Amino acid sequence: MDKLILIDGNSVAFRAFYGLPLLSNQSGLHTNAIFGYARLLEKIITDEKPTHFLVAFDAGKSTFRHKQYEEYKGGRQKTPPELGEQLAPIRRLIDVYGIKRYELDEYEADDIIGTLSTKADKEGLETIIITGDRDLTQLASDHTTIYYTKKGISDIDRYTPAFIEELYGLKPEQIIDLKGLMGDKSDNIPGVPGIGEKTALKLLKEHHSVEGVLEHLDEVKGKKLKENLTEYREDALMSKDLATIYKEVPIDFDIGSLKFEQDREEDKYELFKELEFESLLKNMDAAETEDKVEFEDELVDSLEELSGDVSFHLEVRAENYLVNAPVYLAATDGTHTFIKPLNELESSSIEDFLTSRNSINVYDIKRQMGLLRHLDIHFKGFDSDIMLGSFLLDPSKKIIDVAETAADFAINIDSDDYHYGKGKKAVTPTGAEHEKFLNSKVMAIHKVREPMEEYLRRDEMHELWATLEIPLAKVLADMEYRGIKVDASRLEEMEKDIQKRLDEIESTIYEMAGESFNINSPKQLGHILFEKLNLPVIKKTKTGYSTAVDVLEQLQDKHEIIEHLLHYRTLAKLQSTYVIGLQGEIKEDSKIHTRFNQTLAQTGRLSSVEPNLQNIPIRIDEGRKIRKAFVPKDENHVLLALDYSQIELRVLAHITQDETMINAFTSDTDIHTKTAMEVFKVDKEDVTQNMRRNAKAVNFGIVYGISDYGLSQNLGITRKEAKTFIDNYLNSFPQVKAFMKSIIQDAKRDGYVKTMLNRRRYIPDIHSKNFNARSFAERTAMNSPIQGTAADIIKLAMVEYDRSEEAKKYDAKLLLQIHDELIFDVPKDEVEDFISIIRRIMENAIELSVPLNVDYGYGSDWYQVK
DNA sequence: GACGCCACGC
DNA sequence: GACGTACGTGGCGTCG
Repeated sequence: MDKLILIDGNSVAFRAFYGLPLLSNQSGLHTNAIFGYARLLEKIITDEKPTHFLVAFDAGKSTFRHKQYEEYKGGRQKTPPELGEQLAPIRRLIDVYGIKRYELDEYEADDIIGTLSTKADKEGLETIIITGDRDLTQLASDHTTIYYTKKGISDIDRYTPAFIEELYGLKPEQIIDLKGLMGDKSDNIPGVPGIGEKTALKLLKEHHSVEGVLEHLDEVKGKKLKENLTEYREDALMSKDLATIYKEVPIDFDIGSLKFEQDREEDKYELFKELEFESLLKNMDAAETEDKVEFEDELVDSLEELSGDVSFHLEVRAENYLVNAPVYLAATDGTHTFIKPLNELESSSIEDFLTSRNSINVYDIKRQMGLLRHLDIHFKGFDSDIMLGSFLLDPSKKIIDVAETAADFAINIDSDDYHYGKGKKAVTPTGAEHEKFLNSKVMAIHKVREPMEEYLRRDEMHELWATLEIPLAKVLADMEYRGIKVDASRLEEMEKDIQKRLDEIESTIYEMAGESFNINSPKQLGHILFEKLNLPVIKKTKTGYSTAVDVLEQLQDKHEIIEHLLHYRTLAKLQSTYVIGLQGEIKEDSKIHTRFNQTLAQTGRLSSVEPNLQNIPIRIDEGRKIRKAFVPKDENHVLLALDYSQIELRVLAHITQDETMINAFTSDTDIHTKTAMEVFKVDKEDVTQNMRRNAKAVNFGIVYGISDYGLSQNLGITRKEAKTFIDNYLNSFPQVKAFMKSIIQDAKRDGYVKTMLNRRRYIPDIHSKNFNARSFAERTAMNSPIQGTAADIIKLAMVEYDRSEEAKKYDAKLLLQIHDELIFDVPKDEVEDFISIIRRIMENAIELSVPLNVDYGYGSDWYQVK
């Protein structure tokens, strides 16, 4: 879960200053506050592991509160010069820690923090506010804790709502009432004379707020107290107002931009040196050296000196291994390691090495196979892949590089980003340092294998790893390398045609708008629609007016410009993403070679990049025509597409053993009609088109785990109606309802849910107190086993197809996988025979309580496949 | 370069 | 009753 730290910059500086004796460095700069600050930051970073971080400062002298009350913060003692000179270095310190800073004229740090913590609360982040000012405790909530630094800086009280309740018997939001009554000397807030903490708490216990107390003055005991409250009622109200943190500061950034990354270690080191922070420098040195493992392998001059099980690694910095050749080879058996630039090696020696090994472990088989192809080596013998293992152990962990995976096994090596640099700092390392890096990398790959396999066994996923994901990686490697042929001339033609139409629509739109503007800019379009043409605002986004399709559709009868905009949108998307985008992806061989990501989608699905061939248009004919550009290898071949019919719902029927649903699939009734019959309690003949449409949407919702809100959006109905649909659905399929309940229980008990093949997905938010986070977690728990099992099944089919001797008799080639669909290139004269083979493989990939049904179509291009 | 909006598929 | 609501990739505009 994301964790946001907000520091009240000034108050913490004060605390640090007064908490430590005066120190200074050789050049005479006082450093005690800076040092205290640094220690606090160190502690927070280690203990809390924040993902987002901000230090807010008070800006100038005047704030909106001074306008309300001139004496605000009056009488406050001046900042001592010994502290004043440390404020600028503190800002530098914050910068080198990679922490964002912010201040805004007219507002205090409190208000910035209040605005952000409220925002963070809504977005479901956990927030910690660090301050030396008790005022901020009013911000405590279920997700926001205030760390109040008492004397010095290491002594911290943690203000949660429960702590405040215990301390004062108040809710966090009543802190301002407390201040209203008792005032605050340090901020020169008057309060009511004669009222201190005790009296204020007593009054608030009975009347809850300043206003409550003032309304019930007659019930207040004590003559003087009553008099003072009457006389100073305005002061009380104003004091409360002054103490109230303003939560709507016009902040011009998102919490996302506060992402915390310690990426300035060198600058930090320099600053510590300058400030003479010896202990912190030592810490940094220690982190640098002690953490990094020293491997005790020995470099050898020949691959043949390696014996037993080995780990193998081809290195190239570039992401796309299909177009970039490897530059270095590293291989190890754990004691002997071989490292060489590839230009000093013969392909044949590498191939000999690979084919003579019993067991070869790598990080990312598919990538290694792709890189080997540059050396004309087609080797399929890898039998261990720690990247795939890491993904299975926890799919939510981002797969970044070897260092990231190895760190989970207490092996710390330099990350790729660190070694190669990022962005402008990118370097091309060579020589001994680079070889040392590669040595650590291949050793880390090697060392991780054994413990990882143990974890996989412990979690019952070793089989999934060894017999599904690893073989699949090899199938995918072949598909990526093979590519799919694209007829560029068809795209060029479409481009001209669409451009002409776009130009026409564009002039029409400009004419109707009365001016020209960038239609692709939601900002400019919003201005035209909602300010110039005064159309009603349906929806707003964080940054302005929403101009999304559903909004435009609602405006359709309000102005004729809308239909042109909608058409423009459709065509512009086709043109930029597909017609032009795809042309740029065609390689020398007239093919497009997508890459599949096997370790990204949480459910176990694949994804596809550069380009994404899993989202080529199909629903609208205009877009579907893009598919005409995808063609078989020659005129004697066809493209064949086979897709599982309703695979997720069949999986659901199997997992839940719901009789009604099993019957529907066994008797081959249309499942949406059947669902409508059950949900609306009507006979088959009486199912209207609308009923079926609604039933289909509910089924869709079940499969994708959408909420009642999502369903209401899909169907254009109210959330309440959507909820009724879902409730009726669950009552019609009682075993499904029971499953949904029990899977949530499973998730709570185990912390994860799993697919039929034991693929896990951890659901930490299932325990969240945040309704949103928890609801989402529950839907994830319900949906992941279904979608994940469907993903497992098609993967099984792909691996089974790859193994099938019978299928090998045909010259059919697997080209693409699109979640529930496989696309092949097949010789025309083999297609019917091949279909019967591949259908059997797909339909029998797994045995369920309902049949798996595979539909198919083939044609002379992808568009003709229907 | 990062982020937001929008749109495409399953 | 509020909350902000399937996943993924990519193009474009905007801002720094």
